[in-house]
This record gives sequence, C-alpha cells and structure tokens, in this order.
Amino acid sequence: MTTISVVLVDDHTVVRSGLKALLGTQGDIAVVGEAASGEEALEAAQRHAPDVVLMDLAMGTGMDGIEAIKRLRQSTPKQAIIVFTTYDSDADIVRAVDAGAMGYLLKDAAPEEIFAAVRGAVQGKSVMSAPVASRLFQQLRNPDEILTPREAELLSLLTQGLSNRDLGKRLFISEATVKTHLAHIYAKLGVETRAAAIATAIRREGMR
Amino acid sequence: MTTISVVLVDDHTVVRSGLKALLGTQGDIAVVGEAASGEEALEAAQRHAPDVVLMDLAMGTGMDGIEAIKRLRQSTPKQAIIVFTTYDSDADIVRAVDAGAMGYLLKDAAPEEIFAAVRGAVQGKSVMSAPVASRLFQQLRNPDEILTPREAELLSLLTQGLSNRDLGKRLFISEATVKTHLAHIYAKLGVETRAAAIATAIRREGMR
DNA sequence: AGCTGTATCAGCCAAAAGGTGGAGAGACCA
DNA sequence: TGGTCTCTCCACCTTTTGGCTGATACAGCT
Repeated sequence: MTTISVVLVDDHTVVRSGLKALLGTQGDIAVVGEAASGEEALEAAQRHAPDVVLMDLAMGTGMDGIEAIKRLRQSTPKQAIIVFTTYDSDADIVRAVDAGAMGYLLKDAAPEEIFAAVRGAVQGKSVMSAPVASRLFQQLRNPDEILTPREAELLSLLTQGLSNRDLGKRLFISEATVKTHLAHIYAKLGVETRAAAIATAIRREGMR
Repeated sequence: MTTISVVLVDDHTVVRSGLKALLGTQGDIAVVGEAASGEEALEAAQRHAPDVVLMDLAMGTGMDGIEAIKRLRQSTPKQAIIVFTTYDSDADIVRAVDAGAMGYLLKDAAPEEIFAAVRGAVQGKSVMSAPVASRLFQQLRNPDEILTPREAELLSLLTQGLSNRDLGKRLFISEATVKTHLAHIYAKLGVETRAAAIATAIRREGMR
C-alpha cells in the first residue's frame, strides 16, 4: 500500500489545520502541502505533485475555487480534485463537476467520509456527501426544475428587489406576464413567496 | 501563569479539530471539551467549567449560536464567550454582542489573532477581527442605521423567506408588531420593500 | 400536421404586505 | 423626574402579490 499524498487548499488556517490533524491520523494519507488561495494552489500542486487536492470553493480574494480547478486540470491533469466546502449550492456543484472535480464534500462531513473520499479519488471513484448527491440526483430526475432563460433573467432581477411593475418595465412585458413567469419560478424552486424565492436564489443558486 | 481552559463549539468536525491543533501548540491554553451543537455546548460548559467558550454561530440543526450564548450567560455567567464564525454580518454581530459575547472572530483569522482573543477574554478584554471592528465602528458613526437586536433578529429570519405571520409566530409577537419592526428595518436599510430588504441583507450584510 | 416548450397577455379574487398615526410599558440615563 | 429608546400592539386603508383559469403565438421536433 502506497501513501496517498494530499495538498490542502483553503483560505482558513483553522480548516487546513483541522484537515491536517484528521488526515494525519491515517497511516496511508500524508499532507504534503498547503495553500491559502487559488494562485498558491497551482504553485503547490506543481511543486508537490500530490495524488489528491482537497479544495475549498470560496477563497477570500483572487481566483475562486472553480477557476483554480479548471487550471489544475490543465496544468496537472493526473491529480484528483475533491471539493471541500460549506454550502451545497446547486450552481456550485454543477460548475465544480463541470470544471473537473472528482468529489464534493461538505464541511460538516464526518472524518470517515473525508478519508473515504481521498482514498476513492486516487482510484478514480467520485465520492460526494449525501446532500450533494441527492441534489444532483434530483436535478437529473427533475428536468422540470430547470429555469428557462427568460425565467432566469427575471429571477436575477427579482433578487435585486424589484416589484412586479418594475420587472415588467425592465423586461418590456406586461405585469401579467411577470406574474406568470413568477408562478413558474416559484413552482420550480419549490417556494411559495417571492421572499423565499429571493432567499433561495441568492443562497442556493449562487446568484449575487 | 495558569492554564486557560477552552471548550469548542462547532458543528464541523474539521474546524474543531483545527482549533484543537492550533490551540494545542500554545502552552497556556488547553482544550478541555468539544460540542457540535448548542445543546451539547450547554452540557459541556457545565461539565468542564472552562474559562472560555469558542463558538460558531451557525449550527446545522437545533439551537443556533445566539440562543446558545444567551443560555450560557445564564447558566455559567463567568465563562467568556468568543464567537468564531465565517461571516461578518452586521445583524449577527449586534445580536451576538447583545447576547453577551466577549469577542467576535472570523474563521479566516490568523492563529495569533485567535490566541490573543482567548487570552484577552479571560482578562475581560473583548477582541474582534478587523473587519468586524470596522463594521461596528461604521455603525457607531451612523446611529440612524443601527438595527436594534430585535430588528436584527427579525431581519435574520426575514432573509429565510418567512411571511409576516410566520415571523410573528416564530418571535411570539403579533403581526402588527412584525409590521412595525419591518417598517423600521426598511427605513434603516434604505429600502421600500421586503424583497429589497432581503437582497440588501444577504448581499451587503453577508447573511446566509 | 401535430406535439411540446416557451413567451406573451387577461381577468378575477383572496391574501399578504405596506403606509399612517397613535399608544402603552419597561429600561436606561442624565 | 423627565427624556429617550425599545418593544409591543391596534385600526384603517391602499397597494402588491399570489392562485386560478384560460388564451394566443411562435419555434423546433417528429
């Protein structure tokens, strides 16, 4: 059994430290490098040539996690990338997988789940937290929940706090049409009010 | 010099582990207990009687951090509570300080900052991360825009998409009172509708 | 040619939200 | 003690939003 080398990418010192401590308890996993930003991540991945990169999506400044994943796939395509983040935003999941992530863990994952993900990743298995998997599953099963371009446009304006009247003016459509679109959006998002739709959109769909 | 005993409260195993590893490097600080929820926090604080409680505000389920702070102040008033959380939301800061928190750190704080906060807390000093301090400072300059603790609480629930009726039920107040609070919140945030208030709160205040 | 999905609009009604003005109770402080 | 702040509540009224049903038009696909 060979040792699995890992590079950690997270702008929070505490989280890196915690991962290091947890992974350190496992004989077959060794943390060989750390990075606090997307830029550093590229550098560290080059230098340490790890088997696995564990990466947060939200980096305070500079390059974000998604961008870092894309570049890592180009510069060091053999490394398995596992996303390790706080929120299970639909948009982030899709984007991360699209960018080439092998796994998607949430920060409240149990240590065993993290170990399993790291071990699985080097074997080409993709591991994700249960809530993440269920979201992906739901999206595949329910194409009904995908917003049409027009609906997405409207939702985007909605999250800026516009009234139905304003939405109509902005999009050059009648208030009646705005209401129709809204009803569809609510149904697709699984909410009943505009307030909940805004909250859902900004948080879950990564709109801001 | 006596050793400072600390209890950690965070629903993320990784974060607890990280704090433990970091604090463990300091000879005068010892982690004596951990908790993954508000309920566990009360229990751990009773049992271990620590000098300091380091606590996240966002706990997955059950009691939230603010509520836990309030109860801790009642059950074990001598312990200093330091909030250790991800976002610097105005509303959360106000509510946490109001509930009796001694310090307010962000998770991207440097280890030295954390050590200093723990040491300061036992001496009755309140320590907060620079971004947090600047927010408070800004609020002091514009007293008209400061949300009262109750308003902050309401706004926090508002960003979850609740209706006036639901807000009333949740806070044990009438719908009339909810409307009064909302009117004040709108005025302070400089918006006219609940939709705009939510958008402003989530984006500008970093709430989620 | 028919089906499906998208985008547009209407009218009606009920529910929710917002605006205005007023008011009492308790805390805190000068 | 008087002033200020906060939290609570009420009534009345207007505006906005949401639920429902139904309709037309166009594009793409089979």
